[in-house]
Formats: sequence, structure tokens, C-alpha cells
Amino acid sequence: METKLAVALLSSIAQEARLEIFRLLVQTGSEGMAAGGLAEKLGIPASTLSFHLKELTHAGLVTPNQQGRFIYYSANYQAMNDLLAYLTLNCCAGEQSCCTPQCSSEKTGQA
Amino acid sequence: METKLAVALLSSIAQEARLEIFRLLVQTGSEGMAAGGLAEKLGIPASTLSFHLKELTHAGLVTPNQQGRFIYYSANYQAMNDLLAYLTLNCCAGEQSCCTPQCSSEKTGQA
DNA sequence: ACTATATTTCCATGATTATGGAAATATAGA
DNA sequence: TCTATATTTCCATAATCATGGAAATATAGT
Repeated sequence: METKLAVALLSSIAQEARLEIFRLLVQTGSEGMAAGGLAEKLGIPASTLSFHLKELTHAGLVTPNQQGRFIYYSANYQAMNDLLAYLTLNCCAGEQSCCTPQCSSEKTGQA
Repeated sequence: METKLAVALLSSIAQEARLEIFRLLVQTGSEGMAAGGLAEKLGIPASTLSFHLKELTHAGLVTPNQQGRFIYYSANYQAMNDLLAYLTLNCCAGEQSCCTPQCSSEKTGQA
């Protein structure tokens, strides 16, 4: 991954509303959630939400899927994983692995 | 980790110059690199670099360490790991782990 | 065609952010 | 104290980004 792409991905979630949207979708799983559901659950006005969903979609972290009048958005896990891998690539100058594997679907506490 | 903190961390690296600084420090390891070394290696004017280092330091992703006239900056691996863990926390609605462990100090290719 | 619902686009406004030269500040050595 | 080097602060400017109501667009059912 090149720097500009990583910046685009990071920028798309470096904003409170968008990070909440993304995290909710990450937890929701592959079926995703419709824009209206997100708006209601997060309390974000439709036009504002639409703006943020477009940002996330354009960056590639979220994927829309039209089902009738609804558009279901879901997290793009592959893009997220590529980003996380990029951040830790070749870390620590070969010292004993300082950045341990983080990812788990069932971590208990807050990180 | 709460959303606002995660946004602060993400914002601090959601910028090309700062992401390059951070990635260089991540790869440099715990001894870090002086501001002047970063400026030379990345070709960033001193005042601009100082601005970005302050952003990264304030967010907590980078730690300064004064040694005489030099200030060595190093990556805060703990903060980075906490952030990565936060992004994937409770992911995938309990499906088989869709976000696999990413972190390694010796990955070979590009992510 | 008409109605209801879902979502997006338009747009003006306000807010935040990045840049780099010049000057200021700090530290070390002689 | 004087000089050289390292880094930061100051500052004005330009650029980018976030907000949400109103209107427009799309889809489905009758």
C-alpha cells in the first residue's frame, strides 16, 4: 500500500461521525446496515450521514449494496486489514515483535 | 478507548507528511530519530516538521526525548497497538474471525 | 399515474488545517 | 561570554472540510 492510499483510508475514519459509522458497520458484519438504520442508531441527519457515507465509500472502507429502496452499507474488512498491516509493516527495527497481533472478534475489555 | 481519542490518533496520521514521519519512526525502533534527521531524510522544512511533530506528540503517537541539543522522537507502540485493537474490537458480529492478526515485524511484501 | 419512503445532491456558512520563512529559544563547547 | 547548531514559535495565507435544511431523485406498491 502506498502512503497516499493509506492517508485516504485514515482520513476517512479520522472524524468522529465517520469513525462511529465505520465501527458500527465493523461490528454489524457482512449483511451491513441501511442508511436509515445508521441515521437512527447514530442520530445523524440524513444529509450529513449521506455526506459521510460517500466519504467512506470513496475511500473504499465501506461498500454500498442497493436492495430496493434501501442501500445497505457494510465494512470492507479487506481494506481495513490492509491498512492495519501497512501501519505495522517492518516495525521495530527487527527487535522482538513489539507490536503484537491485535485483531480478534471476541476481545473482552476496552482496548 | 473512546471515540474522541481514536479520532485524535487517527487524525494525527491522516496526513501525508505525518504518516511518513510516523512510519519512519515505527521502523526505526525504540532509539528513535532526531528532528534534524527526520527533516533530512524526508525533505521537510524544519518549521513544517516541527508543526507535524507537535501534532503527533500531542496525540500521543510519538514521544520526544531530549539529548543535549537533539530531540529524539520515537514511535509509541503501545498507543498504536491500542488504536489497532480499537478498530477491530468486536468485529464481524461473531462470524469466523474476518479480521486476522496483522502485525509482524518481518512481513515480506507490500500489504 | 399517484403516494409514500429512502437516500442523495445542492449550497452557503463556519471551522479547521497545512505551509514555510524569519525570528526566537535552547543547548553545548571553547 | 561568544559562536555554532538544533529546534520551536510566530504569523499570514491558502486550502480543505463539516454541517444540515430544502429540494431533487429513486424505488416500490397500488
